[in-house]
Amino acid sequence: MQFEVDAHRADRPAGRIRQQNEKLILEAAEQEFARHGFKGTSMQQVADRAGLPKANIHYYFNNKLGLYYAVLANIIDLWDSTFNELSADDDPAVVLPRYIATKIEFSRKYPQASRVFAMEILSGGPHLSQYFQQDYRDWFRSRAAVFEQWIAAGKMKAVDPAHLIFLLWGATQHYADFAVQIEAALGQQTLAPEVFDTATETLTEIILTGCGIRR
Amino acid sequence: MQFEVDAHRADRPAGRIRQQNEKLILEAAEQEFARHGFKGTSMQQVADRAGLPKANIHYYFNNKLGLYYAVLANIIDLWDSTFNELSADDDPAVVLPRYIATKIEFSRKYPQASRVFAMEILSGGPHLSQYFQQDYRDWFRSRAAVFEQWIAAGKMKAVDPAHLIFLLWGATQHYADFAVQIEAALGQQTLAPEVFDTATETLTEIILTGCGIRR
DNA sequence: GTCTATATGTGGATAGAC
DNA sequence: GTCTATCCACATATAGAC
Repeated sequence: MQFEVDAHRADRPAGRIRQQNEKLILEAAEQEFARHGFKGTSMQQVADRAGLPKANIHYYFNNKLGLYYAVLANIIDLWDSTFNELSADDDPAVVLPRYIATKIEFSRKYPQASRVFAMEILSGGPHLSQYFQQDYRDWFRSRAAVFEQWIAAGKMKAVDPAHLIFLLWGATQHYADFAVQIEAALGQQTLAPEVFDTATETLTEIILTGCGIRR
Repeated sequence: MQFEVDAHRADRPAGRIRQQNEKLILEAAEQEFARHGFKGTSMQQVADRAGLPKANIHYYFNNKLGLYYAVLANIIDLWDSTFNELSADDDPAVVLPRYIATKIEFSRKYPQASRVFAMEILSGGPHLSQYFQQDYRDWFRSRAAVFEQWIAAGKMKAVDPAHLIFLLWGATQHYADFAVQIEAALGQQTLAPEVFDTATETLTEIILTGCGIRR
């Protein structure tokens, strides 16, 4: 799962100042893109948040699309790393709880990243077309195959692997993407750490029991 | 759970032509807001999709915000109706599968509505502040109380009710909001009806077993 | 009720002084 | 490398003819 993007970034030597400013801009851009999506975000907003003149954003990233791709690439890198760790040799009773905990931890630590990705998908994923290629389907099938082997080995009940994966994704990312609604429901201004802990416990309990891994 | 909005809509008599055009505009607006969010959507796009001149949109809905509130209000009406049907007297083994099926059916029939709501939440919910008031928290607690009574009555295992609700929401809405990713993973251009059927079965099986309602 | 024309602001992007 | 000034396209919104 690669996501080529450097073509859109300005091609200049990478000095100290450059690295520092790029980081500043990328963080500001992630915030803005998470709230307003690609079309809804203005370069001026990004510049204001980064504390730099608008022209500097264009100096470091050729254009708005280049900036957006750079933000997306960071997120995808972050994403793919975890899910590839599951293997058929593992015991699902050990690695599934770990996976759920990791995903919830992502929602806690990088909510903005999760939201940028969610916004892009909601928009129809026009900037992820090369990411969602045949390769992606193959990758997904190989991940689903792990669950099939666990089922064949009697390590878990025969549930549809694809939909189990969607359940894992949907339930965990919900804590980042819908944080505002959860905050309103629980009457908290920002989600307390315990919320994420209880979420992990509850999800783990229900899913592992539901898949016949625990009883 | 009320969501007052008529103040933002143009206040004129409701003739036949008006009703027809308003419906046309609201449907077009829902499509556009679902893809680009509030800030990212232009009145021109809405007008083009509705097949009307831009000025007519302003004639029927005073301004962009009024149009957006009208779209949001439709969605919220649709939303609240289902979840209120769960009651402590019911048998969760009967009504929970029905609730899951209804929510998945919503994702199938009204994906755009789900996405407009998701976009709004991702944006920080600035236009739902009056909806996410104290009332909302009280409403949520009363819904969670139903699960607590089921637990007290020995009808299900003691899982955290709030997080069970978030699981139900997150897992079901995922099929509308992340349809593009699911399509890519399954190698389908648009999700086949069987996908939603299998989703319902799999979710029902895992969650009911996970909650000790089935074994 | 409908639609053209337009007023006024903000969008992305760049030229060019420093 | 940095930032002001500016170009031009497009945004929301409205005036006013029909």
